[in-house]
Amino acid sequence: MAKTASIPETEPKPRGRQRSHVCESSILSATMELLETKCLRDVTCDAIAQRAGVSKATLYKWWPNKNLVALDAFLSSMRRSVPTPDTGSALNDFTLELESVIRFYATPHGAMFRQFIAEGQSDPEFLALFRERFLRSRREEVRIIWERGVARGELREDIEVDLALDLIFGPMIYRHLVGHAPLDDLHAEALVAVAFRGLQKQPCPNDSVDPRKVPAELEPEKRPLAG
Amino acid sequence: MAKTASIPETEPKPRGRQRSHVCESSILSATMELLETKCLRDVTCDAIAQRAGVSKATLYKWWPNKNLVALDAFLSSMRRSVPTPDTGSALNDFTLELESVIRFYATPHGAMFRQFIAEGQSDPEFLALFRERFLRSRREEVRIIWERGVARGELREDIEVDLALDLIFGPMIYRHLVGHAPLDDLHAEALVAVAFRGLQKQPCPNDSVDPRKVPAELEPEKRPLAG
Amino acid sequence: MAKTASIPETEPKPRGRQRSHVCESSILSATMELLETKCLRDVTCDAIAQRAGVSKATLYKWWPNKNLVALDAFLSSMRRSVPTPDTGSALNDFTLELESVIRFYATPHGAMFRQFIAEGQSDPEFLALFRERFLRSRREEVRIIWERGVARGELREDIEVDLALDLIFGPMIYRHLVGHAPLDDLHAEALVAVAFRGLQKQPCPNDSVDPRKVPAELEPEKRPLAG
Amino acid sequence: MAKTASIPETEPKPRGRQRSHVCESSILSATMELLETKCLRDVTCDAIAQRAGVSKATLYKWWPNKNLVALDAFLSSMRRSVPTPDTGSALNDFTLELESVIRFYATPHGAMFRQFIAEGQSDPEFLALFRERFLRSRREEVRIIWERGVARGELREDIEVDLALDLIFGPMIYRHLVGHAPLDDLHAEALVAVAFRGLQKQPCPNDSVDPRKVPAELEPEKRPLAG
DNA sequence: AGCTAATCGAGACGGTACGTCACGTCTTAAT
DNA sequence: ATTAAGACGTGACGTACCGTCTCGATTAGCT
Repeated sequence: MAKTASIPETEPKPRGRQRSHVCESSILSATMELLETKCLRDVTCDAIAQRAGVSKATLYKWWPNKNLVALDAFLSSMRRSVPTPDTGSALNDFTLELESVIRFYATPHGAMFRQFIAEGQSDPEFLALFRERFLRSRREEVRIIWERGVARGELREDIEVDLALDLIFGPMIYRHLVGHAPLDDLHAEALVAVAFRGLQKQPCPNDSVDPRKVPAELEPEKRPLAG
Repeated sequence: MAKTASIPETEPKPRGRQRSHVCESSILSATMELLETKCLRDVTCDAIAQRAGVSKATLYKWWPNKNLVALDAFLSSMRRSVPTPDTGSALNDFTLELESVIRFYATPHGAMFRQFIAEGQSDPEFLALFRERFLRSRREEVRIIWERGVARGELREDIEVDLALDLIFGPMIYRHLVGHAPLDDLHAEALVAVAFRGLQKQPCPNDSVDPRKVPAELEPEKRPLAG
Repeated sequence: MAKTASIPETEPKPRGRQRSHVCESSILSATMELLETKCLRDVTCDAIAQRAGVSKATLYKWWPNKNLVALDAFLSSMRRSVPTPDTGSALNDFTLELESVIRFYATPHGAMFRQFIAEGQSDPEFLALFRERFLRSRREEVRIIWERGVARGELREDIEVDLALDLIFGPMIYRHLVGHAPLDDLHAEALVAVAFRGLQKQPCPNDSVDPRKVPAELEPEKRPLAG
Repeated sequence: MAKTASIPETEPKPRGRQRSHVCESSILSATMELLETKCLRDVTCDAIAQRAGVSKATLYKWWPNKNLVALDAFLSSMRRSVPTPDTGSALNDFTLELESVIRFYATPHGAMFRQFIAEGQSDPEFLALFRERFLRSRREEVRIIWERGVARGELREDIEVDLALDLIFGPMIYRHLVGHAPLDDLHAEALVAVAFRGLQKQPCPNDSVDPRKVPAELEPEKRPLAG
């Protein structure tokens, strides 16, 4: 677990030498600089410490490992909150937002995002932290777009927000992680457009519930495959 | 780059001692066994070799690193092809397929899938190989569902297949990689249902409406954020 | 090249954790212990490190290879200087000294001596170091015997010291390296006795000059052979 | 233990394919060629086999290890026996012989000689073989010089031959192995001269230096490896 | 002013895995 | 039966990064 990475200033100062702010910020910026060049996997704690002009012990004193250093560096360099678009149209807002996401992925920050997910696959605790500290707030913001749309009657209110958001952002992120198909503004538009047909209030005329005759469920021994 | 991992049997046998099938398969199965216990990151080549009763040199002779060993192990233990569902309804087929994917993710194979993507984030060459050797054939199969749907007139023919597939599977995979929301058959159904409203032929009446007054494009210096 | 193998103690201490004396000495003594059992060729760095309870990295940090570890171990366990004999007679002194050498060769140290020379045949740099760090000081000491003898008028002053020393010690060492003839105190005495007839001042009465008729120089294409 | 390295031709031919002479000689010459470049330690069996265009198995079929291959290569390329000098004077003969030895050490063969001794330090069996197969015959030849000298009354008959030979050749070889002092014809002369004062029947009062023309000194760069 | 913590730099250390190399054995098909 | 080709197990190599630790040196609040 990460200790307090941000320096609290309120409490009664403890005895002794105070924690150096210079120290913290130079570690964070050294980390960001290194991550411009190499991927998180290839950035070593030694390198961070050396570049920051800081001893490794200091680094380990405040962070348990380099992933969390990187996460803090990521967060602190993303502080400036971006206003979620509010054009009066949810379709519009999401399209703009999705284009933002795509542009984001082209930045070093985008690469970090992917690598956080990657690291998370072998460190669930870190993944949880990543979700809490970064993803949650992001989703809160786009959730607002959704809710405005619902309030305006543009969007179906019978759909879970999480499902809706995943439907909109999931394909992009999947594509970015795996790289099996191109990503640009055109694709963003197309994707939102199609997704919205499912999310918008105006129902398709014959959206009659499927009369599907479910065949005997897939025999269990048949090995399921990934999409 | 991986050398020939599978042993070809057709050509005129080369001089000298033949490559040992025992050797290869014991490496692969040792790898699978280890991956039941620990994640790919934590499985070492030493451990694989030892467990397989094989020398490390032999392992390195045929695979450049453990990721590719794991990929081969993964592939060879997935050989049994699963018939893609064909119920006569694309909606049905995709729902079934998606449920399969979800069940797949709960297996060790699913975990491997995620870790391949994770490893791919710091090894693009490997990611490419993963796409070619595994993902492509999977997508070919589900593409058939799509095309059948289009042929039957159930699905819009003006939508890129890749986009459609990502719309259906992307959200699931994203969710599984990040773990921010639950995954079960119910969600699968809901997801396909919603996605299908966008993909089906019968368009929503006023899908054409796009009165969006795009506000001045997001100022470029505003940092785009992830969804 | 070996870095400083001995730990200097005088200067102002450098920053940071100090080099561990325990570490160094346990490496050296582990090395000596292993060399009691097996020859230098068969002692591995892994074994030294393990026996010393030290990480291999630490070993490699201070020594470039096992030969230099062994040399240091050898030197530090030979620290006790052996008093060069001083009986008033050079003949006597050298005889005593030679017997010492022979006895020395029967010890593990003697075996190490031979193996240093052996290793030196494929590593000239190491051989040079061996000469500088060990042999030189040894020869300085016996050189004193020689010079005392010259001063006393017992020995010819027109003979190069190095030649004299090699005449006295070379045969022994050759014999020990190759093992073609026995070595004991008797042989030591005989050898010094004979050698001394050539080195002593008092010439034998009739030193009839050789009337040798030099044959034409050896035809160059005739291959010269070893003795 | 080395099997028969030389091919016997007398017996009734065994069944099957006959041993290839080409094979043997190409191994030997490949070995010699490689030893011109690198020291015995650094010549690998793989390299010998590859250069000889021969399989490693063939090599190991006839020799137990590369040292013995090298020894055979050495011997077979030294076949041409050199007539021991016979000038009528033992002093002269030994001086000539010693000069030969020194020249020999400057050749690749000389380097091999040293490396055989080096290898012998960790492989006593090999050392023994080296003594038997090479050294012994060499010593037999110089022993003849000694015995002629004794017969002629030039040399003391109360001295063990081995001791005499070691007194003459030991210093040179020691010097060559360790490289602590220079070696040239002048030193050879001086050394024999001094040694002879101890070995001759009537020791000579004035060691007048002989006026022989010293053969052009061997170019220094021809001295391979240590020493 | 001195005392007492806490922090910081430097960097040594044990541990573990890496990927490579040479050895000597073994297997196979061809000669 | 011998050969060329070459796969294989063994085991050491020297390197790299991890996270811990031990040193003084520095700094600041507290006595």
